Amino acid sequence: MRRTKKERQQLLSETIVENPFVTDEQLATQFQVSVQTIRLDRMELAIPELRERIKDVASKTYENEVKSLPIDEVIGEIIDIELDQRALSIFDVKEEHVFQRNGIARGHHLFAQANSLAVAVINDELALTVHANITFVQPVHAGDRVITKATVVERDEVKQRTKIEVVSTVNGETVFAGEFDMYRTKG
Amino acid sequence: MRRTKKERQQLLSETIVENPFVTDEQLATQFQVSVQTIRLDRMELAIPELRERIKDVASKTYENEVKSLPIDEVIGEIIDIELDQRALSIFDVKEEHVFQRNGIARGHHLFAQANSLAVAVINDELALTVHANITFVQPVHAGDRVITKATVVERDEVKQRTKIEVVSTVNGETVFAGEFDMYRTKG
DNA sequence: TTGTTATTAGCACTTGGTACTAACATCAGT
DNA sequence: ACTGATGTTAGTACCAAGTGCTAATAACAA
Repeated sequence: MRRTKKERQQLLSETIVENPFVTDEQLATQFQVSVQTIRLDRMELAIPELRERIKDVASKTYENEVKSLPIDEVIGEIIDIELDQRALSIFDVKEEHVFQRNGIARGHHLFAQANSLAVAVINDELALTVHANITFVQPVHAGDRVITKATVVERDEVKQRTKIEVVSTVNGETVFAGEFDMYRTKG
Repeated sequence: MRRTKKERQQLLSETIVENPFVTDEQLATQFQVSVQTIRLDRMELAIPELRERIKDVASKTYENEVKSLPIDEVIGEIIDIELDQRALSIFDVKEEHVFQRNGIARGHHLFAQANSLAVAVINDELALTVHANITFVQPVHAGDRVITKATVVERDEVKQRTKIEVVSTVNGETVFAGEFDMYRTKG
């Protein structure tokens, strides 16, 4: 045995999770065992055959097509909202959001969270950012949990504008602040 | 013939686009023709077999998983740059960048392009956005090609600040403008 | 030595096809 | 009515990537 059965099965699981498009034959070559052994392994691990795996991936896309887009509309997770008044969202900064060089979050992610919260708080189908004045007060790092609060401070129904103040904090400290001028269709 | 060949093939295309998981046999039943006819139809229409269709759907998910997460790396393609002076980038707005509801590009994508260009133009390892004053002049839609120009307008070596003006245009018309205040380590 | 577990081999069968050949059916034009 | 083009159906051999099953062999431990 090149490896123990357990080891092989562990690696097998990982390999298939990583790349569901791999055939039993490819796996057999990779692990230097027979195709039959791979099949037995899949049985024991209750891993479906290639075609089923691919179908699963594909059908999940089809489900997600309806679900993931609306979720995507907001950067960060909204945890509280009172339309036309205030809203609160959380955004966990991960490795993929920071500059590799210095580990500091890229500005546009903080902006994205703030901006989408500003859009979300407005009780209207159409809300667009017209103007924004923003300040990056302190650098944010991977692992930080950014809590962002948007507050509607002014509403001009004639001009169809709404002014929103947004403040983002990490551990109570302000890291980002901005004033957003939003346009809306319904006054 | 229940329908003409053309009609059937038209419906066939639509059916498969709508539900790529349908087999030739199901299609044959649905259109009251033989499986062979369906196969010939697929040939003429260059529609791949079920398994290939499913694989396509599945692999697109896998591509997207890599593509959709990086709202991070370089937003837009930098086509010209003179460090500490000016830079130019192009960003093609696609379906995934706009609000489903109204087809207008979400503000943070335009901001992201402008912001990363501002970061890129600075000849320094560490460049951070401190403050930004931005205006979304006109809505941008899917299919638009946004050309963004960043120009360094002021540099304070003592305060380690650099002021950059950014203007984004679509077909020569300004759609976004901003002033970015950047911090840098090397004066 | 015997028993257990692990591995390999081989065969028949399945799905959803491809590739190819051949037989018909239908209708249009002359 | 005959010919030809087009459309449809049938049938065969073959393929990939399996399942399900039986049987042989290897490795090791008690």
